Amino acid sequence: MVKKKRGKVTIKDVADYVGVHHSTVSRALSRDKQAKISPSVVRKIERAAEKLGYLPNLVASSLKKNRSFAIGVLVPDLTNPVFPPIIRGIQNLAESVGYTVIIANTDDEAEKESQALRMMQGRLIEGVIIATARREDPIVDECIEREIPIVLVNRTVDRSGVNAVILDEDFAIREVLDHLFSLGHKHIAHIAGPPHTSTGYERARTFKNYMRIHELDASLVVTTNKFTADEGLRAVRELLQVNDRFTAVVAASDLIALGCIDALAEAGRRIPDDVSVVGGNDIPFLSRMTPALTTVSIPKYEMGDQAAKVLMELISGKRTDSLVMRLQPRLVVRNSTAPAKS
Amino acid sequence: MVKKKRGKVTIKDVADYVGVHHSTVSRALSRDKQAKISPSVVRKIERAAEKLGYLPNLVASSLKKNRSFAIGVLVPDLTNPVFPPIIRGIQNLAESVGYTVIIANTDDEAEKESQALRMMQGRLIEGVIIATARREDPIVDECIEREIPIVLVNRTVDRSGVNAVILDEDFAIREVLDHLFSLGHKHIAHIAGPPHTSTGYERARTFKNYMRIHELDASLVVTTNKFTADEGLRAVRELLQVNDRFTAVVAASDLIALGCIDALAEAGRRIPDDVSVVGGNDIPFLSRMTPALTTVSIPKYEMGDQAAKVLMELISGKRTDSLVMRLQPRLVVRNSTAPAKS
DNA sequence: TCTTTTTCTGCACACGTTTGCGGCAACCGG
DNA sequence: CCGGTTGCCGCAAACGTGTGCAGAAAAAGA
Repeated sequence: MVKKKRGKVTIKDVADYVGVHHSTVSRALSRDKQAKISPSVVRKIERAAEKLGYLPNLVASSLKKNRSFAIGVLVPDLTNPVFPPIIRGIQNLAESVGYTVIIANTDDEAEKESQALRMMQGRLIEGVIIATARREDPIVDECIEREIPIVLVNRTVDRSGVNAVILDEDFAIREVLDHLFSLGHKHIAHIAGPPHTSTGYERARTFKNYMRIHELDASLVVTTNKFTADEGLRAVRELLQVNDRFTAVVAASDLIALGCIDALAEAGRRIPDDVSVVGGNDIPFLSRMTPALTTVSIPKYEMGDQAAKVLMELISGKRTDSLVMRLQPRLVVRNSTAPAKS
Repeated sequence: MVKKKRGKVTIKDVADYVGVHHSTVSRALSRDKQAKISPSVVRKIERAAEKLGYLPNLVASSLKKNRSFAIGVLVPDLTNPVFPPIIRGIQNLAESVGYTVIIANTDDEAEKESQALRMMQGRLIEGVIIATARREDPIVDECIEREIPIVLVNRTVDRSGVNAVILDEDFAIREVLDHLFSLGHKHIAHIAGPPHTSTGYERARTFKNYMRIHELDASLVVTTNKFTADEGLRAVRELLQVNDRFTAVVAASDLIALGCIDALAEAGRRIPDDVSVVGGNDIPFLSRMTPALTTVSIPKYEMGDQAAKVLMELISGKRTDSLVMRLQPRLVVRNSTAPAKS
């Protein structure tokens, strides 16, 4: 282990050690099919690199090749249990093809989003996966304008032509409602997610449509501003002021459902005896609460995995057309839903 | 908005636009106190940069300055709810001083750890925060040998001289035991964490010591291999084979506690009526399960924040001595503990 | 043996930025 | 009017790697 004075071992050091030009080392180390380096020299270089403890300088490489082998990911908040599995899906795939992922939390603030994007562009990321999209989103527009490969995950935008890996939200709500119908529920409320998000909007729309198809009252919809328990709490409190004859509430997300449950408990309603509650995205450990939350399970890891896969295809140029991939959610019936009180 | 052909705007483009040398632009844009650039030129350059949409190329800057303004973070698994708050603590502080953080999941596999470290070194990270430390950890040794600024978080190593932001584990266990003692428990079991981790080891050691001080049987200790529910399940099953006279079990972590609860339920023990259970790190939503888990709350966000703060001091050279910061955990009594059955 | 082709490796420049150095002008004091 | 100081800016060389080009050496063909 020869140690350079206080610094990294460069390609030149191993070149000097072997007695060749540093460009030869570069070619030998980057298994280039074009560049024919004699096997014996390659071997010598590899052994020297190993011996000297050479580590390729990704920064220099990025600068020269104008590729960073890095992608960016924008999430609202890492501590929201929905996102870690998505991120792992992204990371595992990205790492398997030699890419590094840079994660930024935006807290749903436009300023932080554009700041994060600037930072990522400065680091020459080759593409972004965005989990923070609003239905009209300047960040998404900016990426497209700057021709940064982009894939949306979980949420999408209204404009077309943007790659997205999302859920079949219609299917999710219909499954939930069919389940409630089968239990005899007729007065059903919906605590909707923020209408500026595709998930919040689509679920609310499907809720209303599907209720009307079954000739039921579709007016019991309260909108939240964020996918949080606090908002769910507030919404149900408001709802109870106006109408308290519902026997079931379908929440746009599990966190919102938690708030709903608290508000109903406040009002002395028992779950599921008096009111059934359904969540929306199956975050961990809620299967262990009492009553265990009935919810719709979404393939979080797979969403991340697929999104990363699509992004890699965009980056490599293997895909040029835009696509929207809709993954299938799955209703998970637990103990927070029960037959309607007659 | 003048657009360069298909590429980024560089410092040279704005230099040409203004009619100055690109080095002048560099100096003007990096508010350098030394470099005196006339205010009028600075203004012209700033306006031109804005107009052309110039974004500094961090990669080129990193190469030249041999500083990347990035740090690395090693965690076992992002989907373990302990880590996201720690990471947010790190990120928020790092971003506030202009640093980017690169996160790697290691799944507690040595191979992935060293692979991640190599990648990070290639990207010229200026320091690392490690949440994966084992008591004897080659990765930690390697960082020290290569003189990479390093801070451990949550777990530490046996060797001294390594910066660490950890918990007062002794205090945590004593609080838990005092609580159980006050409820009249005398036959207490401990489901210990992996003994190769400092947290697992220290808690088990303190458990035994403190039990002996109170002249109680300290032999009911079962060791797990990972901080998971599965391991907790397995451990308690084993324990029940050997001895089933305990009235309380203190788990090394909340996930382990979940496994304990399942095993006890399997054996027909009710919680807390028959057996009290205490968790170890207060992960979210477990306050909503039934019974709500009594546990010890740890300042996750603050641990991340402090670790990042220390790392920044190391990087800037403001701190040269090594330090171990021990943060205080806090016992949270909920419903999974009750007076011992007499 | 000489020419032609193939195989390999060195040379030098480039990527975008930073920075020591030196020079030109303007300014001040004498 | 001149020497010296100061303020401002251009020049060029780096940082470590990648790559087109050319040329030397070796192999092949005649």
